[in-house]
Amino acid sequence: MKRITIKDIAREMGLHHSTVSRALRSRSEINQATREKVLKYAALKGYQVNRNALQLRGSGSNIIGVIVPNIHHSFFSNFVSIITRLAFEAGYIVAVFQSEESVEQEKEILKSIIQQNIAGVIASISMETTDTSHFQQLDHYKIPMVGFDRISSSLKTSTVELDNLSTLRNVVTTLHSRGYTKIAYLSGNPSIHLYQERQKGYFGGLKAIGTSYQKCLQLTDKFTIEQGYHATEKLMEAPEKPDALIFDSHILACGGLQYLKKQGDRLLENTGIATFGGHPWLSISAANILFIQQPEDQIAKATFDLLMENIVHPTQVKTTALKFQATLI
Amino acid sequence: MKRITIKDIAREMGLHHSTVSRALRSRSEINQATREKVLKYAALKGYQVNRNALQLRGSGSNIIGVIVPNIHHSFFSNFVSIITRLAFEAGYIVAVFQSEESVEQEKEILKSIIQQNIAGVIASISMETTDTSHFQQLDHYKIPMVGFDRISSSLKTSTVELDNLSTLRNVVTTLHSRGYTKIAYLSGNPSIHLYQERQKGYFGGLKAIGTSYQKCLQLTDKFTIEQGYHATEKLMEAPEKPDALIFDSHILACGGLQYLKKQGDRLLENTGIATFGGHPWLSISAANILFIQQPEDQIAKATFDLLMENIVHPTQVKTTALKFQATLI
DNA sequence: CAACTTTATGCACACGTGTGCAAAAAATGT
DNA sequence: ACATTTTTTGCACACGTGTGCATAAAGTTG
Repeated sequence: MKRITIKDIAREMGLHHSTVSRALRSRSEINQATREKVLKYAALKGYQVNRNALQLRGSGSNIIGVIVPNIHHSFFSNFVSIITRLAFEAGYIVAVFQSEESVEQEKEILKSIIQQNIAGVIASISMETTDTSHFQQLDHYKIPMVGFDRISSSLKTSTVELDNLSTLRNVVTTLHSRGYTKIAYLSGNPSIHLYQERQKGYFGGLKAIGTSYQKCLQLTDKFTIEQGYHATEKLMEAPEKPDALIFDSHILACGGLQYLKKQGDRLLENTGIATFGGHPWLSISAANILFIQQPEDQIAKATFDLLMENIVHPTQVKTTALKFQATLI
Repeated sequence: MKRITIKDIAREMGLHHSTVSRALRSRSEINQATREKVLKYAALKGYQVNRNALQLRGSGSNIIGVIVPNIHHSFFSNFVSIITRLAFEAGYIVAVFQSEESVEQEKEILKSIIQQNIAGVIASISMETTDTSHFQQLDHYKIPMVGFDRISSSLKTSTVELDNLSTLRNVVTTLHSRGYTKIAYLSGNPSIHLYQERQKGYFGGLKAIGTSYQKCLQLTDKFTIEQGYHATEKLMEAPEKPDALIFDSHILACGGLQYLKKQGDRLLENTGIATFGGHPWLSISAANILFIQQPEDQIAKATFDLLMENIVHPTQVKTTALKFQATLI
């Protein structure tokens, strides 16, 4: 059976398709009696509008593109989940794209986004991305974009992120107040703004507590459990080993804790741990963990609202930059 | 700046748009010289095809819809991640929909899917869904669908799932071989085929090891950590308490382990634990856990391949039902 | 009841693309 | 050089929808 169209209804009811269109859309300009008849008949036949025709004609698209490195990461999956819910409530659907930390993939994604006539984009850029010029195609097609989490100063879009600097600063001082003095940090690639800020915060925190010990490992590849394991191993076997570890991701933390557990000797219990994400899974571990909790709901909501603002009012391109505070628990 | 179209190129090159179209698509029927000229000019101008026009005209859609209860669950996020990757490689993009375990939401999603002219659907139905008739609209619009994980026998689509019966059976016998005799099971709503099968497997396993002890708690709501906590509490405070627990989800397991850890008295170490998912997060815990690992890659790949088969050859509607074996580690 | 105003419907077009068909151009054969 | 075949291009239409404009119908006023 073929799809039922506005023209089918028109023919079967002895009307013109424009009349049917008006009956379904406008509420003036149309006889109330025929309107109701059409609505009834359309409902009966299970008519559903063809969005492709709508979009082709010029009504905006209702697809929002979300670009994340990979959706199989609880921070991003949670984020996408919330965005998807908000979008659906607002009458939009969400197309997910995974850059897999590759610029080439990112370029392909943008091509696809343009071909699909996507209404707006929410993106967290890949680790590999230093040149962000491919995102600027969006400008040309007037597709609004909001960056979140992994943002770049070279892109002058609205952005939403954690206040990474002050967060790391607080983590260090909090660990210090719990009695730890040799605080090491497993971080990411400083070419990414986010990690750069966090590292600044880390060093700022160390300065604030007045310690000379510092150990910041910069992992430039994609985070894996193995990486966390080996990086922790490396840190703990160094001449002056730390008594507390800060992980930039629960994935790294997982590897790190595996190492500590394996070493035995109450190393797991006696080492201070702080990590982004991972709560509540890690809370079962014997370790005493300081969780750095991002307000993911707020971040997602703010990101979505900013994008909507840009979609609905495409004229004023005020680029807002929002920062949220993390909670340490 | 407006979007550049095939007509723009035609006008600017003094050709007819149909010629440009042929230059971009077909490789016969066109002078190679003009073809190259057009390709070059199109590349220069950054021409991107308008998929809405394509779809309207009748070329199939390139959007695949994936319906899951919620994407913020590692099993589903991993699944969607793999599907998204496979789809993108095949030239498709993925739209994600979350039923949130609600039939009403599911109905809205199907409406949206039909309006969008989606090429095919991959779905895991919601817990609330007993009547699956809303999925049958898809038949009417000739939109192929493949069910996975949460499937229903009333839907005669192709399906991909774990061999749940034999898996649970194996879990029970494995726990028994490790010395546990009083094996309890925290399961889901038996109105869902998946959980029904697992429960059959559980009882089958008990029978095989020849024990009379049986304790199967059926949780009908959405799984939460709190639920896992309280259900475990309830089980462990029962007159004849179990010495091993099987969890149907790592979310329940997390709550359960939290309870066991809190009780102290080496309860965590001495209780046998088996759970779906959650590896490797839970592996840091002191508990000795038997992980029930689904071959998610294979499941996703098989699901995607089946859908593709149905999209490419819409005529033969052979409904395949695939089952995969879990690994216990 | 005629003249005018309001309301309701039909007509035609546009959006961007691909394709069957016809016409034009080029190539081939005699 | 002309007839025939092949290649290349142009034309027109379709896909489903909404809207400006014209026309028809209905309602209002004097």
